[in-house]
Amino acid sequence: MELTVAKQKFIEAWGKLGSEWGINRTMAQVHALLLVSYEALTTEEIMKELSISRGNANMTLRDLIGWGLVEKQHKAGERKEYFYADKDTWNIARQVAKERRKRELDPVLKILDELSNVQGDVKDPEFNTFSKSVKDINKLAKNVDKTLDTMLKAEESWFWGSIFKMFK
Amino acid sequence: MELTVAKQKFIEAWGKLGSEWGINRTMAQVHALLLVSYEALTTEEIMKELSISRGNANMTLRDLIGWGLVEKQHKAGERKEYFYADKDTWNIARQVAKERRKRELDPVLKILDELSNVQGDVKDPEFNTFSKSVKDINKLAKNVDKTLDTMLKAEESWFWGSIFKMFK
DNA sequence: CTGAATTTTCAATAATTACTGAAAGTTTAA
DNA sequence: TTAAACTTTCAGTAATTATTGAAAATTCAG
Repeated sequence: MELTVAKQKFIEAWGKLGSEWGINRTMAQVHALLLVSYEALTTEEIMKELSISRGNANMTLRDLIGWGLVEKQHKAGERKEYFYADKDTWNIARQVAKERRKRELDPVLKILDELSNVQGDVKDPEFNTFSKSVKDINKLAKNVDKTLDTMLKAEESWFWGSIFKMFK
Repeated sequence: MELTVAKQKFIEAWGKLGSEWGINRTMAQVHALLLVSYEALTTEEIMKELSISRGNANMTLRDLIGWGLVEKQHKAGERKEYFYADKDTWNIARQVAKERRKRELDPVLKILDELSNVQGDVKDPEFNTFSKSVKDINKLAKNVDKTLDTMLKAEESWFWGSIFKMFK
């Protein structure tokens, strides 16, 4: 397979995976493109490579920067901005986990905590079912939260080392 | 807070979380409704509770059954079908992990394996960047895959027990 | 300053995804 | 059988989400 074709396949696959996990397809594709690019790219180059508009490229890049996955670079004597993606997959995974936890898990945990404290008639099976489900999900969500916390603080080798011990 | 209001909040929160993670909002809401219902519900009841159409309810329920999260029940002497959700959060988590792995992670792993084997000019930094990124992501994805595998086989207590050892 | 290069914004539009509702299909009690 | 009860399907439509492109804003070399 030729490098150009391979890159395209990678960009396509990454875009698809992203869209299945609630990440805008274009954003995932721009990220993928930068991941496999040795040099930082200009907006112009990204637009051309992925056939997207200037506006789209600009907003997508801003989002990627907001997610901590991409950074701007400036080259001496040039007006144009260049964009470069962190290539360390462990950093990428942590960054994504961190952002999604903040944006999505935290708000849900807050609501679950509230709902865990709803009082009601312990003789009412409807109340008991509600109460138990909410408390169980809350517990699970908190476990996930703690695990993410460990992951965010961990060195890659230490984290996966710990995971692997589970297999023995 | 009243039980009815609390249920609504729960359904809303679960629906939002689902939609942020690539699961159709209605599907997540129907699941949430069944999770907090003591008794199995009919299509009619679900339609009314969530203000959705018969067609939508029917397709959503079929999907939930396909995900292994809901099952049909029949009551003696009744024509209607009743729907009941497994309330065990560990089962739910495993079921979701299992399905998403099969539907999304596996296909990507297949592509990454292919792309990991792309040959090229080791003097070309573009090729090297591509190759390294793909291989690194492949490695990460495989780690995730193995972890999911363990999780799928695990008893809840054993799994979280192992996770918690990471903290000490 | 000036104005060309570049980036940003956002209303309009396109593309995608989800939902409805009525018709067709199926099941079962009598 | 028959027909009422119930379920399924899917073309049409609605709602949501993503993208464009051109105008406005910004930047900076001269």
